[in-house]
Amino acid sequence: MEQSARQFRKRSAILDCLRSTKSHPSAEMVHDMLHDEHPDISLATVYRNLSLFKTQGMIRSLGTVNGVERFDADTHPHVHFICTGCARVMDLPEVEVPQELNQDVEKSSGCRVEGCQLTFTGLCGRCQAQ
Amino acid sequence: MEQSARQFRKRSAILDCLRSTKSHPSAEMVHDMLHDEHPDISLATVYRNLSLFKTQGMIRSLGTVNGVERFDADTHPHVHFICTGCARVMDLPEVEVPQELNQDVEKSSGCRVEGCQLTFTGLCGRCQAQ
DNA sequence: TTCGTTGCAAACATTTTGCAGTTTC
DNA sequence: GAAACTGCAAAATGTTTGCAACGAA
Repeated sequence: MEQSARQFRKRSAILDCLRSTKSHPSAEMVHDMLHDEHPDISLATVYRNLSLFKTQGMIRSLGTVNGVERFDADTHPHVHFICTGCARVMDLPEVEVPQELNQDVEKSSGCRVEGCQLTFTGLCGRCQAQ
Repeated sequence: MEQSARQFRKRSAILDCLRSTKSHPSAEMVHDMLHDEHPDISLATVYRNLSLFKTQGMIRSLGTVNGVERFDADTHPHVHFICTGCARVMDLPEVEVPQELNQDVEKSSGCRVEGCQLTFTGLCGRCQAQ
């Protein structure tokens, strides 16, 4: 619908932005990326919608890098690499998430597992070169 | 030396506190825990020393839980469980960290791996009961 | 008119920093 | 005296919220 498309214009733009990037952006990075198409979008709107998407399970938080929260529209379990030099966050699609561990955890701890995050840190290729 | 012991009285207390707990505390939690023995310790000192320990590699940051950073004096690789209900952070000593993945990551991505973190989230036994 | 979305500014929470005072060497 | 550590208060940072305005149903 055109009307509803208009009503959710900015909300959709935020989700689209997140879905079309591999940079695992922060709220501010999303805000910057949207600036050309939506010069009047406010940072509060970005925060509000990211928060909404998160509670709806449409996006995931990867935790904070240097004090700022980073998001990922890819909610499938996958592994990340965070560069301590440039704060880039990258997917590591080649590395398997050991899914069978979930049951081990539930058995040995009595906790109900709802999510799992495997993250490597270090220096990316670019930063090693320097 | 007694002198140096006195000079680093509070610094040592902070590290001891972190080493003697399994609660993976935040700065404020450390501050609270130290209150009985050191009623005059300031939160800024806790922050400053935690930050120092972190750069020295004596402690690890586990990232933020509900917006506050949590620390661990156990720097050996091990797995954590974070309860989304009560924000408790627990060790999962029974679960193996797949150490051999480090080389896979370096080979496939060209990144130099310096750390690895495997964290499960969900509801702990206590919170499930409710 | 009612509801949902937004921008703006203010509020908020956590963390960091400047500075002066103290202790140690 | 120089250097290191601390408390306090202020500042800085990232995030959330109240409110009025607007648009859609």
